[in-house]
Amino acid sequence: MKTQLAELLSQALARLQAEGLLPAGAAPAEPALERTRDRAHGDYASNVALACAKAAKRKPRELAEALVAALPASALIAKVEIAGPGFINFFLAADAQAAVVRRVLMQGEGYGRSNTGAGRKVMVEYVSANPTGPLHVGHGRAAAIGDTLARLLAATGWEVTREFYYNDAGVQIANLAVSVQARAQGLTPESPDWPADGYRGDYILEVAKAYLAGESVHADDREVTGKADPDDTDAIRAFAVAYLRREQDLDLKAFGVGFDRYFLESSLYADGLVEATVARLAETGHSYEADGALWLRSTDFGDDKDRVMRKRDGTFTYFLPDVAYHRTKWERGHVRAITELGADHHGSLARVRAGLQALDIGIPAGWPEYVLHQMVTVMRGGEEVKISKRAGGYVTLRDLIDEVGRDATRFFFLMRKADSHLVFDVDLARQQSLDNPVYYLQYAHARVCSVLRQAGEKGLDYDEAAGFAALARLVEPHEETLLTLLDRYPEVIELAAGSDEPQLLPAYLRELAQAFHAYYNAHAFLVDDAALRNARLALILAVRRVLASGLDLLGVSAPETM
RNA sequence: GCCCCGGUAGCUCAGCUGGAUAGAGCGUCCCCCUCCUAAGGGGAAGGUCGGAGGUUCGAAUCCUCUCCGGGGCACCA
Repeated sequence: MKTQLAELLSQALARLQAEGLLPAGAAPAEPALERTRDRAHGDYASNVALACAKAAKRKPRELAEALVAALPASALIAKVEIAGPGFINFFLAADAQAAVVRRVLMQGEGYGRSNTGAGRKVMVEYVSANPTGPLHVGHGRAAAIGDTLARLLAATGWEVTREFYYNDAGVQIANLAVSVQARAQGLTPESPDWPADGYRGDYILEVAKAYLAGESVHADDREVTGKADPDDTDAIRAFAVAYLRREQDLDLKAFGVGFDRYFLESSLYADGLVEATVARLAETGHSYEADGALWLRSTDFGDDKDRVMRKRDGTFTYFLPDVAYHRTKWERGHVRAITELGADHHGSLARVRAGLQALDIGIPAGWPEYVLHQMVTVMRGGEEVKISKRAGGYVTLRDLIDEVGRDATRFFFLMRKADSHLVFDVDLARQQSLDNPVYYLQYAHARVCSVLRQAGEKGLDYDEAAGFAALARLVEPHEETLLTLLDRYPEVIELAAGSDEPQLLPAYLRELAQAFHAYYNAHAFLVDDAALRNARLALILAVRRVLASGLDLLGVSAPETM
């Protein structure tokens, strides 16, 4: 629709240029055309007359009039108006607008999908929590954002790989091991002998007990069985990592979030990729030795200071494996890579990108894309909740899912753009009422289902062919609003997927549900006039289809009854 | 000190990447079911878009400066 209108405008511009009214080169290749916010301004508007007025040395309104006169005739357009300082407003013909209903219902689950990605590979890395404790609410936000981004990308034709990267051997893991060991030896966090930076949560005790009891846990590609020996640090470490990885997996599963692969930092060492990356950086001349350490001259690529890659003690900083890991993403053919992290990691972006540039293997400067989410504050009864009984200092994802359910948890995490701090109101998320946006949306879906059931009970079964034939009857303002919204859905998906902004989808769905509820109140659907009835049923079925599609992308269920 | 992210209605936040009179939900006030789910809808009140300059025909949006809040500036992750 939009492209067709743009084509008409381009033709008009070309005609004016041919007539000498507009200097060559003054017209944009793609004339700006956007949806109007106000229905009084038609369906689409162009500011091209305003934009070209200066170059044409004519008044914007005068130029607009010439453009409208030069516009080829089209069955799509009911009328064209010039308004304000020189906007050209297009009003679509009613049947052209209503055709979206047929498109939605004919395409079914395919409506809203596109092939923008053309099968190219994109990697989405998210959560990537270290296996040192239960997932917290920040990880939940990451999981929801990453999962929906992945779904959006798949819906726009990308071949998506989802990965969870974790450190299974570093300082944090050593700390985990000594913490579990301390518990296995009967110490408590209050004890004077408790490790200085030990993890204090109750879950450490659970891990220790399971280890001593000889339980077996399965996580990722391995099965680990606990030993009774509280002195075997290596055995404790392996067991604790597996135990917590399994727990995180169960939390993610409860949240409906999955991954194609769990990538272990240790595998980078085992496969020689860390050493290979060091060698490559030496080869390109971007590293140097100083003070007994090996440095990356990341200042060559915009970082504000050089960074240590290999410490004086011979071990690597976290950042080198990070570069090696991202290198594998590139070498595995991902032309786009999205790394979803907490905003507290933003300091690492510049140096990882610098490291990738320093490899000099053709990675584009802005690769990978980063999506950083800000903090989550959990509120209950008007007060901030900070403590989880099991985890100690933070609220776990599991706490939230258990308390408010998966649908509300996911929806609330996706409502706000990642850049904004998120206040998670537990009381609101729990409410099964209109105040709760997720119920509001689900109710709209259930309401359409209910109308269809009613129709069946009254013997007024929906006749699709009759509905399609009567689409031109959909001329009420409420109906026009819905038609426009349905038409916008593919654009919303495209924009959300292309700019890494999943929050656009909940906002759109709310608008759609709102318009549907208003329509419901204003007009009866099950009217005696069969043609009109079927046209209206076709419309609300199309609304249901888009609601179901959008909710699915959010990972939220679309119930048939509430 | 430097870097990143926020600052929009009483509260929580949108604002389609520069357009027309700045929006929604909640909260407050008024109204709407003999009718497909009132788990809904309609309306009213509520704004110096943190502030000051600048660019532009046109700025919440872009630039500069500045104030407030959060985060980051490790041979931790």
